[in-house]
Amino acid sequence: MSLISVDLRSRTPIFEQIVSCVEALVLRGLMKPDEQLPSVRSLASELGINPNTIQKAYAELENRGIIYSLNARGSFVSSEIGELRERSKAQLMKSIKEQLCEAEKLRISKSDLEALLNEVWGDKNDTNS
Amino acid sequence: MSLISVDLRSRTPIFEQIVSCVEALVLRGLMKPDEQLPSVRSLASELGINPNTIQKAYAELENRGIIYSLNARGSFVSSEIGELRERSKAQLMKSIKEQLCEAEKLRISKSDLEALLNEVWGDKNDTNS
DNA sequence: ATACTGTATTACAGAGAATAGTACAGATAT
DNA sequence: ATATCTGTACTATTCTCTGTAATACAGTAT
Repeated sequence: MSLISVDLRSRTPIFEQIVSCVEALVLRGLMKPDEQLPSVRSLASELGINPNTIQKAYAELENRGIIYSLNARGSFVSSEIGELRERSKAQLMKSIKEQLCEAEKLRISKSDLEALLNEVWGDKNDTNS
Repeated sequence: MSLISVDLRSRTPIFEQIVSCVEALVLRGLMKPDEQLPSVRSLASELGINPNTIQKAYAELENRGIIYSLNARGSFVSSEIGELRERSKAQLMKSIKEQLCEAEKLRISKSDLEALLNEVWGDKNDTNS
């Protein structure tokens, strides 16, 4: 059984869900570089959807540099994902900043956000930087 | 000229942009309770789009309790927005929390987020709570 | 050889968004 | 009262996107 799942009742397109799902798995390190992905047909039958939808998702993932496909071999996680991870971190930081700006405009208190921060990170010390 | 604007080249539906835009204006307090909104037809001609699109957006806004419409009178910002603001605050907090969880999974350091927090709130003291 | 891989192509159906046009009823200003 | 503005309702049409369907081709592994 694969880690990839979709919600067929969601309004967001299936192929887009697959792209986001695989992207998250790769960026979080839950799928290792050069690890093989399920084939177009097997994943399609497993999820109960059309192979063309999987193909569309894989094509998009390859276009984003997250996976690479070898003809008649299969599809694999990119060998180099360090750069990709850095880029996605930057994008996430930008997105969070926008939401924080929105929060500030709604007059949410700074201490509320600090509490949220502590809640997510728990009591873990900051081992970075 | 109204505060409402849309990006016709965006992939997100025009009516949805209008809903989000008005919602933000109201929740941020940039439009006061009982303030009159531009009429369906005037806003349509101003933005260069079809009146039906505006009507669709206004109907959705009324459905959300953000505005109310009086037949032959016009559309107005809801008189009571306190409850709405609290609800939207809670939703934003939930959304931020999800993104913070994602950031934690990508191993973004806690101090980076704290820096972002200070950047947005500046040196302002927390006057709330 | 057989079965599996990715890839390409064409056609079709359905949903959603947006436009276009028209019409009705109520309120307002003159 | 007349003209004009308001919201509302309805139908039809066009366009795009999504997803399905049915093939077909070429390369790899066993």
